[in-house]
Parts: sequence; structure tokens; C-alpha cells
Amino acid sequence: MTNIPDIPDKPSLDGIEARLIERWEADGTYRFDRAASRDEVFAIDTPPPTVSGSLHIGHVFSYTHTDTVARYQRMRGRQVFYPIGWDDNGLATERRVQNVTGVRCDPSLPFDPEFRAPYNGDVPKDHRALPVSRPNFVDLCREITHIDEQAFEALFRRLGLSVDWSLLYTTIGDRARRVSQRAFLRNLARGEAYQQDAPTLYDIDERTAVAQAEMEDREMPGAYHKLAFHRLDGGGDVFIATTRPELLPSCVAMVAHPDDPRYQPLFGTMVSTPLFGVDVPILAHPLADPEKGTGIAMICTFGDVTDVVWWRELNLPSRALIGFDGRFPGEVPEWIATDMGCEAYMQIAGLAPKQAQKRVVEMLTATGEMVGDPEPIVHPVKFYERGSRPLEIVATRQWYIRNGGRDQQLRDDLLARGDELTWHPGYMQHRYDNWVGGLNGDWLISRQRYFGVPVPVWYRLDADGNPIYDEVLVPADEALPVDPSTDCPPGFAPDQRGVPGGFIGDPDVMDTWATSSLTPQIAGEWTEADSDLFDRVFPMDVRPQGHDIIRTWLFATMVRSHHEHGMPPWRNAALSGWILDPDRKKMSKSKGNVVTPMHLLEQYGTDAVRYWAASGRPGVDTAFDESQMKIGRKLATKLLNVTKFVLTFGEPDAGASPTEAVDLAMLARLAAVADDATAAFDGYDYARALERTEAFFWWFCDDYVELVKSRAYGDEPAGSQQDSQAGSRAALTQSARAALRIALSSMQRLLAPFLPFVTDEVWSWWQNGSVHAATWPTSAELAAASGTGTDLVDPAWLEPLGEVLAAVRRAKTEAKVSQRAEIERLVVQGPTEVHDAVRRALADLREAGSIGAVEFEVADDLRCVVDLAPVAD
RNA sequence: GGGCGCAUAGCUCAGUUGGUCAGAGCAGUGCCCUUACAAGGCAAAGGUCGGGGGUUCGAGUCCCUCUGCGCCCACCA
Repeated sequence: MTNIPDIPDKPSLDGIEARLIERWEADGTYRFDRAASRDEVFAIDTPPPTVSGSLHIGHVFSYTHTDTVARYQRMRGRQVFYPIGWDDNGLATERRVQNVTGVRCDPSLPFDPEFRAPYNGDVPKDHRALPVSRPNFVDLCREITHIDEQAFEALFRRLGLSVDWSLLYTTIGDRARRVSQRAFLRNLARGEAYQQDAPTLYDIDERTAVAQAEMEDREMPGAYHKLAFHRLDGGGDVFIATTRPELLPSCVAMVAHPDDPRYQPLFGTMVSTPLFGVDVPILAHPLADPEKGTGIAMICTFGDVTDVVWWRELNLPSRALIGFDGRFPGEVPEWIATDMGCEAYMQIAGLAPKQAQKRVVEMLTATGEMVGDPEPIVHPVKFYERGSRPLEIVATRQWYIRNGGRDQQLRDDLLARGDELTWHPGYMQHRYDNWVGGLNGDWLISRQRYFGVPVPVWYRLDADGNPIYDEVLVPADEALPVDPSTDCPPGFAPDQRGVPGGFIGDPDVMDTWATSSLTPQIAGEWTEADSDLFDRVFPMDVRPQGHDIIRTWLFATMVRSHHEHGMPPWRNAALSGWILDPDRKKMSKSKGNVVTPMHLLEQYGTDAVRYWAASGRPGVDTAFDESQMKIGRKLATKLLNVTKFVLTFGEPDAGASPTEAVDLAMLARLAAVADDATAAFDGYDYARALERTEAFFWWFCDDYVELVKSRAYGDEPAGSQQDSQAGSRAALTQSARAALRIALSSMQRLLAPFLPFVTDEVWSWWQNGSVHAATWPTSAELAAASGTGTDLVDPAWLEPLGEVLAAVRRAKTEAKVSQRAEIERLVVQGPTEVHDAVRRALADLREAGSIGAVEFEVADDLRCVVDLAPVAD
């Protein structure tokens, strides 16, 4: 079982990371066995980090949590499927590439094989982005992400993640594109994916549609403008308050609540809009809020999401003006007929909303149709989460996947799927339920961007060369992945592209979530030729992720799995909290309070940083705290030293086993800790497992080892007092040495998920193989190893024993003498149970405390009287 | 407007079916070169468990309510 110990004279944590990372890789310590069956496997749906983002201490935090669970399950004997991927496609990457290289994509340009990016970082402020072709741009994206991915890999390896690096994938890679397109086409075939021409939230800077899940509200300054609409019956004016007077030319109606007595008489009558003189009806709808503004609103196509609802439910015409470029068209729209209206419109033609608003207000002021000054307010405005200007609503043709946002049955089904998961912590399910319950439309997956998985379809062109969007041409399955901008649909030749009667490729790519929602399928090699992996790993055991992306990643993955497999993609969802800076603000790049992780790993050692991370309980936001890392480093150092100490005694004799009460009690206490840690890990509560193990470990070092070290040395007992600890001195020594080693082995394994480096280092001093391939300790194992079967003594009596030991130390501390100082006489006052406890370990206690005589007195409470020996000088 | 979470020593946090549950670590203080560890060890001190009600023989622990902080969601003219 054991080697000859190979213990350094001066154990050190320095440099162990590099050495062990290399050994793990060479030995395949974390290699997944592809022959394992599903019930032998523990499968993890690892989050693929967005490599265009910055390396963040948050990565260290949450990935460590998952890694501790992976290591635990591996030691429990499961084949751990622990893949890793990089999420590299998508708009985030495009923006990073634009910022770093100083280019922008212009899909109308031809490919330039000689192209080189003008910059590599440090783009001057006054630089105007250089237009490049789509293929050139995509090449640049691939280059930049490759560099980013190497930095991520370096960090994740240094962090000691026990992922199987041979399973590495990227979301722009061939397999991910193939799986993503195949899943989409199957959604399409089943009617779960569809296209629709409808008002869509649109980012005019990025020139792409965005999904509900990607929107966020921001508090923005605005102002109520009170405008006069003129009743056609000559009954005077009707006043509305609006924050967007520039949308006046898009007004299609006015609306008030059906129960509002102020406006009931006007329902069905017409008014003329100020400035533009367009006649619009006054209508009733329950969404109108009598409390807001003047209680009556103008409906524009489209100012906000409510306008879309009104437009749809009241069957109103569309008078949309703001286009893809975010500007008003240069021509007067047909519905503005009056000379004055045309003149007014020309004042804002070609302008962006902000400038248009200024002009419109000036004109309204001039005509007297605006009452009073604008009243400043602060109100929430919808933004793309990565955007810098408010979203506009533009009518466009887009692809959607059904997610229950328009279908109560599907919504209920997906809510029920949420119930099938076990959530850690449980209250996180509320966020899922909340989100699914509040969806107001299907999932918009098409993006008018470039670096992503192409929507894998083409459209027939009619005799005039216009696309027939109802005639969707799909690729053959074996052709996947395809790029419709260069590949041809089945049955067509390249020269038919773009010509009447021919075809045209869909120009869009899919949202990055449309691909990352398939991580179980991508990592599991779903539908891939010659692979039976998927059936061995799906459904997966756990999805670990941040709680902030329940509405996006978790939900999207659930939607895809529900459609494709009719089941949840995992059994458990484990949510990590965020890292807060010491002032309890969320760390983010924009706040400038981000801590980069690599230097921390170098300064404190990986184990120490992992210790800090693992102290953060599941789902709980945790403050960044370097003092915790110092404690973690102390723990790792202590493990080095105590291992060295225990192993110094040499191997116990063959057949030796713990027999002494204090040794057996220590092991019994450890057995309870092992069971506690096991239960905690089974519930994904790694933090609790660590806390219990750590508490035991320090008690073991500070009390137990101090108590038995003299006996373990084999020293002759001091003094001649008859102790209750019977048996030959040699047998007592063997008992201590055996117990120390049994405990050491268990503690190294219990700490291995948290401190993978130092535990494997100390394990290698006396054991074969890696600690990470060793078996997780259990109470049954400890009972067997202690040679007593299950008959371990109740460790409760260790408590009063510890108190007596502390009392002895206290007396010496208060007397300001060394802990080695001799004690002439110790009187233990207390109940007889305390006497019994002390007697069970009397010899150990006397040697540990350098105690001469021990006397006992019966009392209600435990007290010790300590008579120090006279100082010798 | 709806929902969720948090509020325990100066700091970071444990306290899982209500009954040694008032704890740990850090910081601060004091002591000790003790043969595994001085980038260490030992110890003393620190809190009316956010406020107020209630249930109970008994409540950080359950219920109600209030306050503060944070987060998620919402159709925000």
C-alpha cells in the first residue's frame, strides 16, 4: 500500500502547480472513459466562457465550485464527463475585433486575400473603421478569438480544473455549427422554428434585431411634452403627454382606458395630429393607464412595446418611419397630406430621433401646439444589454423558435420541465418560473451579423428576382455545416445565385444563444457520425452556471431539449453567485473594479484561491476577500507540515491498528465528518463539505496531534503515576501511529476536491497514484481501517478532554510561561463523566501538558486547578 | 407593480427537522523560539442574533409586521 516516504526536508507549495498539471495531463488523470455506460457517468454541462470577455476572478469562483463537485464524484467512482468549450461566436466577439483591429464588416465588399488589419490593439481615437469584406472579417474574428482562447486555457489549466481537455470545443467550430444547424433544421421541420415579418426590437448601432432576453432597462432622463390634438368635430383639443414627440408623424391613433369617463364620449371620434395634420381615431383599450400623463396616449408605430400590442390588438395601420439606419426617411410619407404637414416633415427628414425631437419641439412651440415647457422625468428605456442607444422598433422579417411566449400550452410544459430539475439552491427556480411566465413573444434567433452560425437556408427567387420567403430551401443533412452565402442549395448551381428563378442565401446568422443552448448536444456529439457518446452522457447530471443567465442560457437550453428530446437536458441546476468587490458592488469591467485572477494564483497559490472560492456557498454573492486566500494558503501549508510529521514516525507494524480510546474517538469523529461531507457534496453544497472537513483538520492538528505525539514518538512516559491507559508502551505507540496514518489518508482525500495540488503532493509522499483517482473516504472505510468494525467509540467525551487541555494551556499562558513548563499538580473538578474522559487519555494528557500529578474532585461544572512547578532558577 | 434573497461579534460568515445555538475564522490585544510548522503556536476579550408583535414550557431557528440593502421580472405613453 505504501511507498518509502519521499518527504522533502522543507516542504513547500512553490511550483507544485506546474509540476502536477503536467503529471495529470501525462497520466490522463481526468480522461473520460468513452466506454462507460450512462449509469456509471457523472456528466457536467460546463459553461463555455465567452472568450471575448475579460478574464475575471468570477471565472475562478464559479468554475472552482463545479470542479470540487467533479472531483468528488470522480473519487466516488463515477466516470466524470467534464468537457470544456469556448463560446467565441457572436456579437461580443465582433465588437472586440472591431475595437482591437480598427475594422468594420461591409458584406458588400469582395474578399481581399492580401488584407491585413490596420491595428492590433491601440487603435487611435480618431481612426475611422476600415471596411472589410465578410470573409476577411470572419478570418480576423477567428484569429483574435484563438489568441483569447489561449489566455483562457492558461488560466483554467492553472486553476487546476479537472476537465478533460481532449473534449475541447468552440461554438464557431465545425461540430458546433453542424449541431446548431441540424437542430435548427429539425426545429424547422417540426414547426418549432418559423419566420415572421413583424415589429422587432432593433439596435440601430449594431444594425441587428435582439431578443427579449438580451434587453435591459436603463433609467434615462426624458421629458413629458404636452401636445394638443384637434377634434375634428370642433370640440376643441385633446391633450396627451409623450416622451417621444418626434414620433408624431407615426401616430396612428389615440387611446384611453374604456372605463375613463373623461374620454368615453370621445371614443370613436377623430382628431387631427398637431403639426402633421393626420386624422386618427380615439380608441379604447384596457392597457391605457388613466393615472399616467393625461390619461390618454398617442399610439405610434412604434415607440415602445405597448404600441406594438395596441397596434396588433386594435388592428391599426402601420406608419413606421424609423428604418434600419435609425433615421427618418428622406421622403414625405404618403399619409401626410397637408402642405403644412409635408413642410414639417421635411424638417426632420433624414434625422436621427434625438435631432428630430429637437426640431419637432421647436416647431410645436412655434405653432403653439405644445402646452408649457417639457416636464423633465427619469424613466426606464429599453436597451440592448451591450448597446449604447435605446432600441427602436422596426418591422423586419426574422426567424423565431417557439418558447411558450405565444402559446400557453408550451409555456406550461416548459414550466413543468423546470419542476423536473433539482435547483441548487432551490429558490433559484423562482427566477425561471418568473421569466417563463412573463414571456411576451417567441425567441428571436436571427441576427443581422457576420461572425456566427449561419441560418442554414436559402430562398427561391421569383421571375423578377425577388425572394419567395415561403419557399425555404434547406441543405442535405450530410452537407452540414453550410454557409448559404457561398454554398448552394440542393439542385441549384452557383450561377443561379441572385438571378431571377434562382436562389438567394439567408444573410443572417443565429444568435449565439441559439448555439450555446445546445452545449449538451455539442459536447455530447449528438447525431455525429461514428459516435455513441450522447447516449452515455445525456441527460446530463448538472448544469452549473451563474444565476444571472437563467433567463437566457438555462432557459434556452431547456427549450431546445424539450423540443428535441422531450425531457430536461439535466437533472440538476447549480447556480453560482457573483463576486462582489469589498464594497459589495458587483465587479464589472465598466466599473473598473475587476480583479484579474492570474496574479492571485501566483501570489497565494492556486489551492489558496480555490479555498476562497469554495468558501462561497451555492448561489450566494460573495465578497472578494484576499484574507480568505491567506487562510487557504495557511491550510495548504499546514497540510504539508502535518503530513511530514505523521509520516516521520514511519509505518506502523504489520497488523497494528488503533486500540486506544482517544485514537478510536478521533477516528469516530472523522467518520462523522466524512459522512457529513459526503451528504453535503451529494447536495452540491461543497462549501459545507469544506467547512466540516477544515474544522476537523484544525482540531486534529491542534489538539489530537498534540495529545498523542509523545506516545507516537514512543517516548517513555514521564512520572510514575499509574495511568488508566493500559497495555504495553509499544502497543500504545502502534495505536497512535496507525490512527495518525488512517486519519491523514482520509483528510488528504477529503481536502482533495478543494486543494487538488497540495493534496496530490502530500499523497505522493506515501501513496501510489494520484489522490484524485483514490476512493472517497466513508465512515464504513474508517470503521474497517480502525480494526473495530463498526464499534467505534462515541467521540462525545473528547469535548471535556479538550476543555481540560485548554485549561492547562490557559494557565501557562496566563502565567506567561512556555507551554513546555512543568505542571506539578492538576486538579480536575467536574462531573464523573469528565473524570472518566480525562482518565481515558490520562497518560497522553500528562505528557502533552508536562503534568505531574492529576487529582479528581466531583463538582457540577468543569473547572481545573493548575499548580505550576516552581521556576527552576 | 410582482417576485426572490439577505440583515448574527469591527470584518467575512457558520448555525439543516425550535431545546448547551450564542459559534468559527480574520483584524485588534496578550503570551510562548514548544524537537511538523515563528510567513508558526497558545490564549483572553468581542454580540440584548435589524425593530416590533405572536405561537410555544422554550425561538437567530416558526408566523405576522416594519425598516434597510441587494437581485430578478414587469405593457415604463
